[in-house]
Amino acid sequence: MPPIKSVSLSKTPASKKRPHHHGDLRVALIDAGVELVNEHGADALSIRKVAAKAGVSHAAPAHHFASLANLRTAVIARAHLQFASQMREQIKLANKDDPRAIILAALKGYMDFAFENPSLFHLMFGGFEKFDDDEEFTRASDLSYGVLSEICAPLLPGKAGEEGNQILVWSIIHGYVGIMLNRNSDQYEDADPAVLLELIFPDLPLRDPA
Amino acid sequence: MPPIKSVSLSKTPASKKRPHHHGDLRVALIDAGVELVNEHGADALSIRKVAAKAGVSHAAPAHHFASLANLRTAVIARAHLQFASQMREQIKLANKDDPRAIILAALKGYMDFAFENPSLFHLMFGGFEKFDDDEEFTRASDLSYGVLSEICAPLLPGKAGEEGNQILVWSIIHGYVGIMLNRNSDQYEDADPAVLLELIFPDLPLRDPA
DNA sequence: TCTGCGATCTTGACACTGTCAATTTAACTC
DNA sequence: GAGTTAAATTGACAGTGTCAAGATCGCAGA
Repeated sequence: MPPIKSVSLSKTPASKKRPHHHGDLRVALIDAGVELVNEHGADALSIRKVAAKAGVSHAAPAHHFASLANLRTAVIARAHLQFASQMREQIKLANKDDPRAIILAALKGYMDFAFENPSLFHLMFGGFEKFDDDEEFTRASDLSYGVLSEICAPLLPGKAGEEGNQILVWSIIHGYVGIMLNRNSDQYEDADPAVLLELIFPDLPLRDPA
Repeated sequence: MPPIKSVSLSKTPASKKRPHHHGDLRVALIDAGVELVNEHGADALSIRKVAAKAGVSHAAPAHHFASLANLRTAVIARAHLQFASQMREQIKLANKDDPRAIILAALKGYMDFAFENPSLFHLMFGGFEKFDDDEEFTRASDLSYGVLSEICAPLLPGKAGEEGNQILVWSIIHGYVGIMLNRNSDQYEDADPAVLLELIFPDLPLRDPA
């Protein structure tokens, strides 16, 4: 009995194409890439391995990613989605009327992501070649930096202006996490963004809620 | 006329060995590695390329570095030497009696190194596999962190203790530089550690010089 | 001086990588 | 249903890390 020829249901949104025998190779490859990085480190990301993991030939990815660097960029973009969403989840748990609690919540989401996905984190911020002109990447990373500017909005602009606050908050958490990840000690549990932030902003200088 | 047989001057410090026809292959390989990273990025570091650059066969490095990761570690160790020395040079230029100036000088050395050697910087802190048990690496990176604890020593221990101050200062500069390097914009010149530090420590809480 | 001998380097091979070209296959349009 | 295009395959190439075997140098002991 020959396989039912899928009958071209054509109920798929016209923009989507279902090529060959694979459902959505591009996202499958990115999925495989994220897994690879998480399990075996950033160096383990390879075109041939994601192809094998997705069950296609070694040259199949070429049609979706022009080069290994492009694949990296796509994986990083995906990571940014999870990164931003993890921060937003923590923010949801916080008291909406307490800007200080919101900042701390976001930083907790930041640290959780970094400590739970150190390899992905390194891939994102470890200096690999990225394509800033890539639309997908830009959109994804903008989500992350959007969280930052949002939580910093209630802060009173300091000597360095609004952007100064953002850089300051981002620097401190980014640098702290980088240090903690770099000493490959395993006691991440002492990491507490609240303590850290209290050191920077003994009392957070909030805007007048007018 | 046969080549003069080098006469075994034996004036070299007895601990040094001059094998085969190459003077000091190990350091030559590290030199080549630093060059490669500086010129073509962290990914360009390869055993065969450093071998070629040093004029030896592709398998020669194996006797000095058990694996590529070991070569990386050695290059990173070398980078730490330069890193620490660049900070110390700036410190020398500062007023010895002004702890605040000393901190700012060190941070200037930090930023100078990072912006002048972004690829090396990424290699050092970008999450590549390192061998912390490597004696050479430990000694070199201790030099860097030694500078940090030294410049932070005059600081009054805060809520998080002495180590808290070190982590705080290190985080802020580390994170800030990481951000600046990550946005591949080329205007690093607005980066000013003095402004940054002033944001963190409006007035540096120094110990009583008793 | 000669003879080992051990460290160092070379040659050759292997599996693996990214990337390209040519080919086959599937899916969609007319 | 035929033809066209996108997608995936096969095959090849240069380059990589790493291992095994052999060659070569420099030095210690006779």
